[in-house]
Amino acid sequence: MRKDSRLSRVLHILVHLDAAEQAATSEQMAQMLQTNPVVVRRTMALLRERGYVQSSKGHKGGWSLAKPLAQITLLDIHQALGDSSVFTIGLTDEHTNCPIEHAVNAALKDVMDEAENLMIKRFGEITLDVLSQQFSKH
Amino acid sequence: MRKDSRLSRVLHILVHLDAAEQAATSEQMAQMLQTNPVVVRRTMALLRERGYVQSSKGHKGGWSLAKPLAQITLLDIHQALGDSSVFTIGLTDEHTNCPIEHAVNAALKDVMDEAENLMIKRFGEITLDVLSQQFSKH
DNA sequence: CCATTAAGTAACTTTTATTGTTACATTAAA
DNA sequence: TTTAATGTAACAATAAAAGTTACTTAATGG
Repeated sequence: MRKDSRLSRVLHILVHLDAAEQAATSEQMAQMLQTNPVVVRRTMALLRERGYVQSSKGHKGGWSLAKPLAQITLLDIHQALGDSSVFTIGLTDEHTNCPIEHAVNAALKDVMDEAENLMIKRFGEITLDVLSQQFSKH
Repeated sequence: MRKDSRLSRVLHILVHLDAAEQAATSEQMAQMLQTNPVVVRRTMALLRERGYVQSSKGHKGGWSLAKPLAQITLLDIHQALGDSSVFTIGLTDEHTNCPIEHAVNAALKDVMDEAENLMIKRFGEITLDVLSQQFSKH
């Protein structure tokens, strides 16, 4: 199943940004992630909308943090990237009048909701400065 | 993100099979799921390998349960379909020597593992006869 | 004030795994 | 021996993310 690696990638960028002295360009980040500047802008734009980063155009322009890492959680970034479900398991709703399908989907949904809620809770407990400190230890 | 709806679909089939008097053909199941008989065979073959269903060729052939629903859990079926990760969130491992990437991925992996373990635990607790009873109530 | 450097963005292409399809072989029952 | 079913290989269609191109806008420095 295809994976969405935007969360992992953008977190990587944010921790680097924190360590950087000046704004980083999309071009630089793209090289770091072995991708394309436009892809970087697309993803970073979602974080800017929520006020986690800021961008400036022109000479000496680029991206920088708009908030300290200690004030951003994994959940914040996860949500900024869009709220599509985190599971590869999909429910079918082809026959909305089939009671068996209802029972099956209800059972699966219960479990998935519980697991997603746990994940969201944990993500909300982890701020990005912790990640930064973790790597500094080495 | 693309969803894998095989679990939901195949559970639907299994509960129907339990209620059925005789073997059901791939063709019939395909119509039920609005899909193709070959797709049905592909998925059902994975369950047969684990001994949850059996198939017979020729006249009056088709698929039937090889075990009572009470002896099959959601987890059994989930695992029979393959053990690919249940999350749409992917980790990048482009720079295996970047300590920041390591810290980011470790944090994400911890949380995802915890959530997946919870899901697996719950799936293991639910047998398919429960789904069958649930729908019979209505 | 103009050249350069950067982001913003729309439109399009590529990629890749699932899903769907076709075609044919095999098997079993009537 | 015909018919109805699965088994399976090979190929096509689909869809979403990721990548790319091309152009616009904006800000800085000389």
